[in-house]
Amino acid sequence: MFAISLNNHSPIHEQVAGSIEKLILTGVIEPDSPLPSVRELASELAVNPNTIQKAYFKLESEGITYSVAGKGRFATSDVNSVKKVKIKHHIDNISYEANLLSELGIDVNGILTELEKIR
Amino acid sequence: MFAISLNNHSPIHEQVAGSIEKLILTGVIEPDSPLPSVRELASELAVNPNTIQKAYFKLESEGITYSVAGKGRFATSDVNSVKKVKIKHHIDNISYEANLLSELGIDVNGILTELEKIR
Amino acid sequence: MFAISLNNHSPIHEQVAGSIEKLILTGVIEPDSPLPSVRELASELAVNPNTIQKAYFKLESEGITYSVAGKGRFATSDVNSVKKVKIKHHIDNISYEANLLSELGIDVNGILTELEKIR
Amino acid sequence: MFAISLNNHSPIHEQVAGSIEKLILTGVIEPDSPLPSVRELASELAVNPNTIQKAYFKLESEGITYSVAGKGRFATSDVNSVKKVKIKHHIDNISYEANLLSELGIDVNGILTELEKIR
DNA sequence: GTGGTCTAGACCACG
DNA sequence: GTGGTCTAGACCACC
Repeated sequence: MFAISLNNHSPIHEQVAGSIEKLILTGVIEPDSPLPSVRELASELAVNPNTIQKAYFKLESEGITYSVAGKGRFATSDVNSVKKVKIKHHIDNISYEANLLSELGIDVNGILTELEKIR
Repeated sequence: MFAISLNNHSPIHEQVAGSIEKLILTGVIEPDSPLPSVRELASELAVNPNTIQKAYFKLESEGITYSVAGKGRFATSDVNSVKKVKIKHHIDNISYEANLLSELGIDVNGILTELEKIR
Repeated sequence: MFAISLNNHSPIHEQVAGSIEKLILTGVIEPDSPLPSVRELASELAVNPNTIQKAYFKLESEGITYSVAGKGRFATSDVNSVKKVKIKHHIDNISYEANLLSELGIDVNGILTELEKIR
Repeated sequence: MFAISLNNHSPIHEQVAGSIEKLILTGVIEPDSPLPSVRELASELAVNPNTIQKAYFKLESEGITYSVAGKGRFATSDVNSVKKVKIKHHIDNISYEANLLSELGIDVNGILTELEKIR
């Protein structure tokens, strides 16, 4: 499904959450389709089930997945609203980096007008 | 000189290093001019001297400052070469974020061509 | 008859019990009229028969339904006394939430006097 | 500071989070003042440190607290914006319960107009 | 000392 | 079987 790296500074649960989030937002995992169970994914990635649960919790608090006790965990049916939030986030990041560039004396007006087109 | 924020997830030594770096790269602190001593800056910011040490160590390892035994610590004389590295770093970051946007289905060609102009 | 939602944190047996309860209390299902059998309702809603059993058990313990051996399960003949209990329950809930609001510094006297009129 | 109940159906970490949240939103714990450390509170309440951390995580994700590695955990400096969210939540709950009452044939217009005054 | 991450177990409610 | 909660430990970065 995807791989995690242990010699990476970002915690495992973030790596897992990020990977699954990407699969859902890009449509590889379809809306309302089931995700691997906590135990299943834990054994596949050879990590502790608690670590997977922490990853799934983060996704759930962001509205990307939902869980049904005794049934399993599923991708959100409303991918688009989540996507919008994510897009805004990345645009903000670019805008932030562009500001740092401008502090270093670089002209970033071109970038900023491009961002406005997207926003 | 500058302020640090505790209600921020980035470690204090990174905030200190970042602030001093900015002052040097933007020319507020001039090349070859002396920096405040560890003890001085630590008491001014009301943080642990070890934290300042760590910040200065990072700046030195990046070539932004240099130290002279018995004299103190100074801003690099070659600001420009450091600046170039920094600019490249921010451009890479924007490029990275733009890729994430494009994974979400956003057209980022405008941004990328703007980046090419700068690079 | 009614629908259940899986993308909901409340257990299915509670959703089923709640839906049937509402149908009975609002008179859509008339007093002493028969309810669908466990197997029938389970297949209609595509859930496990055990889940329906649990829902019916809860309704019976609350006096909303009664069962006759060999005949089936029926809506209570005395809807009104059940209704009063439910009304009291909701008023208590509102009163509880109003208290929380008042703890946050909101004036809820208007709401409380309205509740007294109903009670 | 406060007590938790083990023979309660709500999980311990929710009880802890709820109690602390209340203390902060009502001003008993002042903005930017330190909260008990994970280990300290865990031993005081005789529960596992992980359980306390889960409670603190919830508060942090809701913007009610913030943490500084190596320094401790603090109440948010902006209590009001959190408070507004909470107030809206309770008003929504009352509105929801009022709808259930109206489904049972009770006139709830008085309550709803009172809610409008607050909103 | 602090918070953050992770492991290896256990027990519960739900279906 | 599933997710949710909890315990009892360990190790790390930060200050």
